[in-house]
Amino acid sequence: MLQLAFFREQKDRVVTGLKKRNWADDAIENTVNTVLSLDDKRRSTQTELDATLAEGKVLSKKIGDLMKSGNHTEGAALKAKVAELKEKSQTLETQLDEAIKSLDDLLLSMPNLPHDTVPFGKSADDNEVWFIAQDQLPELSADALPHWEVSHKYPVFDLELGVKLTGGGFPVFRGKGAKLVRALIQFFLDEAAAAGYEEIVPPLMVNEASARGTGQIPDKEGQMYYITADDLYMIPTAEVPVTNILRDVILSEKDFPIRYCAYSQCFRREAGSYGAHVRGLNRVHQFDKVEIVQFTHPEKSYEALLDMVEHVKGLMSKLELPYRILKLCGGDMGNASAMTFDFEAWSAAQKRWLEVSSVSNFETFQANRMKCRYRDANGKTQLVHTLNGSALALPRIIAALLENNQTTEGVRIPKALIPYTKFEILD
RNA sequence: GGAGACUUGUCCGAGUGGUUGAAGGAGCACGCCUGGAAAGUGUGUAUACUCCAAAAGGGUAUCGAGGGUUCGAAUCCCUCAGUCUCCGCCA
Repeated sequence: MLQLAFFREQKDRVVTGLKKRNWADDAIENTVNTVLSLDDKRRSTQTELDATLAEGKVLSKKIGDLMKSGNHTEGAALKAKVAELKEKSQTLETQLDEAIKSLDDLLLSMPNLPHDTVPFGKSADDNEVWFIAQDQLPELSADALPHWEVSHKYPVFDLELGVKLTGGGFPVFRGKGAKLVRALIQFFLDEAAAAGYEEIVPPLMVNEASARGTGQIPDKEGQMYYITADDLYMIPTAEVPVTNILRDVILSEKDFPIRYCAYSQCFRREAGSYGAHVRGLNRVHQFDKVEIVQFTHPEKSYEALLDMVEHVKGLMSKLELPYRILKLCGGDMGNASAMTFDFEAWSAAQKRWLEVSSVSNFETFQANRMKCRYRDANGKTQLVHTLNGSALALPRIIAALLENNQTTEGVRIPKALIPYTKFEILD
């Protein structure tokens, strides 16, 4: 959620940011003006309400004194006056609540402002290719199989079985495929631990406050599985529970940096997805992911972002996967992000780039929703910056491994993973 | 799931209708004391919104959450959530 102070003190920044989000000029002007006028309304109402309540408090005390000294006539007269004030304050309170609600709704529905260096653009086509790991992409022979066919040849995952047990998009990993899943998780967690991230095992369901804190609600409500009986959401990523660990917490500067990592299964409804791009493991409803999360001092967050990007680069190269990094344009970034780098692995048989990681700096956007703050040198509370990244999401990594590493004997396991899989060839 | 007890500030803990944002203690911060430390001692120690150009200083709200009764609620009533104990069920 954008800070109100931005609208009051840095209006230009808001306007530029929303332009980068491809908002129309008149929509921007409209929204900014609405925010400012709602804020004015809120403040003036608050002032009037406070004064009314203060007057009532003084009179109530007086009534008490009068009653004690036996002066019931005057006391009764004052009661009538207080009743009047009460009616007035109730009206004002309703108005105040309405103003706050409208303001909150508006602010909650607004995206974060992209960083100055984020490129303008409308869609994924406008993303900037920021880094390419290899000059040459690997060429497979003409009869190379897409991963879902590799998985028919060797037992890795079974989608039909998932349909039987649950429905489409719930793969069942088995045999060496299941071991590969477990190996990747273990490998990613070990790497994160070595980089100084504290490991968390989070709940897989969260309450509404948590979903709101990281920005899933109200923006991406339809993306989450929702348990109506208990009013809980299945997490779409460990980011949600892990970031909310510090919801409503005031840190001190010496607590920085805070690094958490977590393995979790992730649940996404992916409503409306269809076609060849969702075949096999390209897009599923339940998948495994190791997430890294950082809370930083506002001045250090971009340093931390690059640090996280380096961490993910290390994972990709240890997995020996060809990849590139995109710096997302304003039109393709998630609502909550101020800057996002997407990692894409080359899937050689599909001849496609598959997104395997997204590393973002949210600046104060999530912290403002969550009220995650720190006390600065002057003792003032300030919002922290939050960041997170996938390190990494498994299904597309497995897809790329199956396709890129297929041989006549089976699928070659990258060297760094062998200690975890305890086999060199998946066959 | 059933029955009961409970939920106050960083923590412990007082407080059953009227200057209670909240006694007392601990912790923490700064100072005094000390050769240094401990002990002792002094001061300070919530958050949000708001008024003021700003500072200083005001105001309002907050005693699990929300609502109600009352001139006035941490204190009374209702709803919800959570914690603990016993019973039931269970990996």
